[in-house]
Amino acid sequence: MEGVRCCSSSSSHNHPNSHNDKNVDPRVIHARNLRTCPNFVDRFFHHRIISLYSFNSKPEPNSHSSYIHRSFSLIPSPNLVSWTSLISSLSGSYLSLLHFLSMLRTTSLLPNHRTLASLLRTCTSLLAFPFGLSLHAFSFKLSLSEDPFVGSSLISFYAKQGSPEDSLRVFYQMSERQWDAVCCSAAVVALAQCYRPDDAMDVLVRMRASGFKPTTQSLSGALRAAAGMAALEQCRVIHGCALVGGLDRFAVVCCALVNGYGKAGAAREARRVFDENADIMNTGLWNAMMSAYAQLGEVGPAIEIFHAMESKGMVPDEFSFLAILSACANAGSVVDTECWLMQMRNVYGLEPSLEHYTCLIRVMGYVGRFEDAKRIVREMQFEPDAAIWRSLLMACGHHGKADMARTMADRILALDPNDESAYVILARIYSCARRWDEVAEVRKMMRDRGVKKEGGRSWIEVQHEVHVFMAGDKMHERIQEIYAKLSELLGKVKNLGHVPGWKEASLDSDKEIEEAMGYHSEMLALAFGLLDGVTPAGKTLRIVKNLRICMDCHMVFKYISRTVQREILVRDVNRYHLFQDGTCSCGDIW
DNA sequence: ATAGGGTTAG
Repeated sequence: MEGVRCCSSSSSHNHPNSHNDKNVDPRVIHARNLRTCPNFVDRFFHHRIISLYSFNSKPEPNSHSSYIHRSFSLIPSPNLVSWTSLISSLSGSYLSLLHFLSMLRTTSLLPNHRTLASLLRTCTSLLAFPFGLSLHAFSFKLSLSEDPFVGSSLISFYAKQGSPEDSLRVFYQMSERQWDAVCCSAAVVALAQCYRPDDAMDVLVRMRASGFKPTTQSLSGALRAAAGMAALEQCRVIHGCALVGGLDRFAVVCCALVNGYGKAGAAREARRVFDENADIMNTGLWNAMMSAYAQLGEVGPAIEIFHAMESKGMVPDEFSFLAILSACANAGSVVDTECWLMQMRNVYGLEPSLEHYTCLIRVMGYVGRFEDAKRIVREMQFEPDAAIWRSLLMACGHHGKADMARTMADRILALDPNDESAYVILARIYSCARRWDEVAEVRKMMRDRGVKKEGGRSWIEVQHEVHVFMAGDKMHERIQEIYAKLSELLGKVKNLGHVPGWKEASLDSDKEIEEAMGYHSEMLALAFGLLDGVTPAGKTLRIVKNLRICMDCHMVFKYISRTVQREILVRDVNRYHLFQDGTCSCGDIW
């Protein structure tokens, strides 16, 4: 019986990155078990055989469901464990839900916490939201809704549905002594996935305060959250946790670390983690390193990693190509982007997806080849999505094509009339062209349709704390000093000859436009970072913004990087800007 | 004996 037990239990927690029995064909083990213990075919035996063929133990849904069904049908009188075993082995497939329904119909059994957890997991992966909601109600009726098994799967279920509030409600409705490492990890991951990085970090802190050791899942979730904030110091702290907890060699953690350092613009540190773990043959890890370079527009190193990957016998997947393509696109090289896209299909036999085409269309727009971009959109076999039109819309902005911009914005709005970015970018393009009537028209459209503009927000991380600033913020505890610093900085910039352009009038009222420059959130974050004692002299400032950085702020940042002799890294919604001694790495097109 | 949480792109 050892063979079955060994295979059905998860071994990944003891041995990072080992594949153990997971790659052994379950049929071999099944046959071995039948041979070695032919007399031992009771209910237990079948339960183990079922879990042996479990869908979960396979990287992709397998074709072993017939073995599972046969083993189940051999059980003389299936009890709740038999059913749960069947349901969980088929988790991720509709069959699992169907068997649950037939259990309810043909027996008087009620599900327990494990049954419900499996079912909820299935609903999560199938996006079967109504079914999941009724399972939540059912768990409540059975007084199981606060069980950690049910709770953890409910937390992920609601996260997948995009309702982090519901995830949090489930988490906090469980009493704290019901918490375990798994449901805390689920909450961290859920919040990170729903773009609520600060809440995710909170939960991680509470988890550690409650005495739970970090897990690979909670660390990778927290790293994902830190990556979302480009919080370099947080990444370092979590990296430390991983080292102390002995989790730093797990592929998922390495992958999340490389991604986190990469998103924080710290390519060197990402590379260090990668180099230390390059013996891990995990495509995700290698892809993460490539996309770290891609985001910084460093094509050379990205391609180098790609070739190293191949020489190790690893097979590049669609993510690898997405990384390479976005590296080429960010570097503005049409030829390379085309070449890699062609290779992807013709040499590697991978069919490019919409995202791959987006890279090509983006770079075409970037260099102003609009006709070619439109031809590609027409000829590809995908329906263009908002991201395609948005990248062309922004390209119209760079090349001053206000009329074409209108068409592109209309395309976005046809897909989603509430897409605020379309209105905002279009209005900006019109105001650059000084076509004020049309600016007013866009504003009116926005008002009439009740479209809300997302407020600009910027983050800066100092001393392991993330400070958030809103446009025109007055909330920060050192706000007086910040505004004083700001006027000092702007005074210096003026002396250098900078004239505020107001070219990019936003959709705010005119009075706000006058004030806007000094009060944009990234300016507040920058001024805060430059206050005495906040960051050591010479330290690179890292600011993250939820929108695109405006032209004025961009100009002012260039001047300030020179006057204060500091590197300033701004990650806006599109790309990185590294300001150094009066220049920006984006070459003033973004 | 049956169980819940995972990285890479945009």
